[in-house]
Amino acid sequence: MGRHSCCVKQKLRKGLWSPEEDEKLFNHITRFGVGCWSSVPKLAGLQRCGKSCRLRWINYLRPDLKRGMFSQQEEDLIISLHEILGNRWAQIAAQLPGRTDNEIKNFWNSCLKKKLVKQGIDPATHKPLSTDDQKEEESCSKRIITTTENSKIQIPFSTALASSLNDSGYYAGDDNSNAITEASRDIFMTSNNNKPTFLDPLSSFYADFPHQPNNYHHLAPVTAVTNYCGGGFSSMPSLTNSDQGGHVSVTDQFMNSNKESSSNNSSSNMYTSVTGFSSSSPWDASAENITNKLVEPFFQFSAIKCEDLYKTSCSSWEEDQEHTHTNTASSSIHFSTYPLTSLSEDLTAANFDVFHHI
DNA sequence: AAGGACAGCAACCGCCCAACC
DNA sequence: CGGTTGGGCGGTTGCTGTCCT
Repeated sequence: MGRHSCCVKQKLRKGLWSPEEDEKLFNHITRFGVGCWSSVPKLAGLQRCGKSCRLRWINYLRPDLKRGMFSQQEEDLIISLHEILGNRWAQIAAQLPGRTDNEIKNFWNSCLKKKLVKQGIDPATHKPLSTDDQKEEESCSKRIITTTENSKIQIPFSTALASSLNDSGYYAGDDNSNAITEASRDIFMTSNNNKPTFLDPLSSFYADFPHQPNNYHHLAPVTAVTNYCGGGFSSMPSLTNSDQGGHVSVTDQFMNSNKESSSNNSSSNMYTSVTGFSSSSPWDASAENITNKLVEPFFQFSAIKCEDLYKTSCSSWEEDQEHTHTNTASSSIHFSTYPLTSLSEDLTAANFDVFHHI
């Protein structure tokens, strides 16, 4: 037998929360903030255990929760993240602002799993269920990868990444479109002495890019960059297609974001801060964090549409050659994403902290 | 209209781990 | 250094609403 439930031990209320209970908890947290959950029930006048209160707050009462259906973008992101992270719902939820791990878990179990099965994809491995399905899946994957309409394409990150990796998680040239594998996931997960220090692999990493077509290089996460990026991704241009068009610099991107939210004073304030940060190279700004980890300080954003939740940046080796001040002979390709909501009208203090703390 | 099947979702359970004593 | 406690997380349960027969 496991440990007794705290609710059973203390004969506390269980089950659905009443509106009165919600109100008590909400008022208490908004007034005093989140502190010691075990003391919340007593202080808020609730016959609940602390755990129950915490859960209710996190999954339902929190004001920053996003309600309603999952967008296609979110759906793609969840699938991509699940492919790499597995059932690590909390980590997946961390990439979807306003969504809870419970919500995503339920969505996965009730909808996405079935959807993938319908598409002939094993939801556990994200690999085709049969050889017939595999052919279809591969053609679908290639179709997505080669779509480059004005850089507004919606490519699941893992799909794009998968196109560049072989089963060992190494770059394998354009002729390989295997799904991302356990091996490549392990590379992310165990990059630091087999410790789960993998913070935010999808936000930013770089891959040593082969000078020669058959020259395989290891893919390594750049965890430090996550301090800067702090978000997930949902779209990404083809890694092999240099004709993405519409490139804008980081600064331009911030400028554009600000223009779109110029009616919001707080956003303008944020913009001022962000501009100060971004006016020089963002990598310079966080150089002390990444000096030894990131090879090149420059990258370009190919993202255009500001209403998208996330944007992904990708610079090709050629672009780096042209623009960077790299002092290393190594050529590398950078993939990076950032939460665009941080730069638009959805900007919040919490999001801003991501930038501010660099 | 009734009730059985099913889906979606809120909430609980139990384990793990870090912090604290 | 071992025990205790609180918080976090993934798995699971069970309630409720909807659909179907």
